[in-house]
Amino acid sequence: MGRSPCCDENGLKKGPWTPEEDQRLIHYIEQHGHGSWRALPKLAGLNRCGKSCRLRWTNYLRPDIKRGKFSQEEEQTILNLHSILGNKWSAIATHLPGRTDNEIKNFWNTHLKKKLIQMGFDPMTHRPRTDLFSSLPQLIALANLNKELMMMDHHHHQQWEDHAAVRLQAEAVQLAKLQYLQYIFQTTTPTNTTSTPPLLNP
DNA sequence: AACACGCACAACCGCCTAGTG
DNA sequence: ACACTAGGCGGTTGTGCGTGT
Repeated sequence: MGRSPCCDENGLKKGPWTPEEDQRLIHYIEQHGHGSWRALPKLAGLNRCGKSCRLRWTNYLRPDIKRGKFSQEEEQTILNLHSILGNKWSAIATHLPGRTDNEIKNFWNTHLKKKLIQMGFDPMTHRPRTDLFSSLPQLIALANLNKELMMMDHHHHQQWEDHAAVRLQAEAVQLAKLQYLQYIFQTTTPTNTTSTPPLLNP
């Protein structure tokens, strides 16, 4: 329960990393591996706390990190997984090779969250808004999610053993179906031309 | 050209949890 | 069983950059 004392130590550098610090960290880890993060800064000659080193390495310096814009597929995956897992960024990141939880979290907060709000989603609960038109894109997304998860079951079956997640998924799909049917029956004149739901797959 | 504003993202903070003695 | 620690995670903040006025 105790707080890691490394962050409380005074005299350790904070803020942006310099190229020289990056080089030191990369060089050390390439030579020795990271081992104990707490011990690493001293061994590598860095005036940083271990936590800072770990973060810098895992979020930025790691050689297998994929940088650049998120693809449509990645965006779709994030949306779908978030609707099931919520803000479990590290869990979501395991499905996106080369992407870090921090990167996904940032992408969500700066892009996807706004996008969902615009489309009539509540980004936190993934519940549709009360008015049906604004919720339609979400219903379609949920139906989509069902499709995607069915595919995932083939490829990543072992990753979906969490029964709660599976149950949530089933419930979400049920809800989507019910509400979508409700929409179909209640609507006579489809007038919502403001936006084409980007989540709609062919 | 100068300033204000908003956005994107790197980095930090503090809490939680698994592991160990 | 308990105390303690390191590492991991999610939320939040700070900063640099681009764009609009």
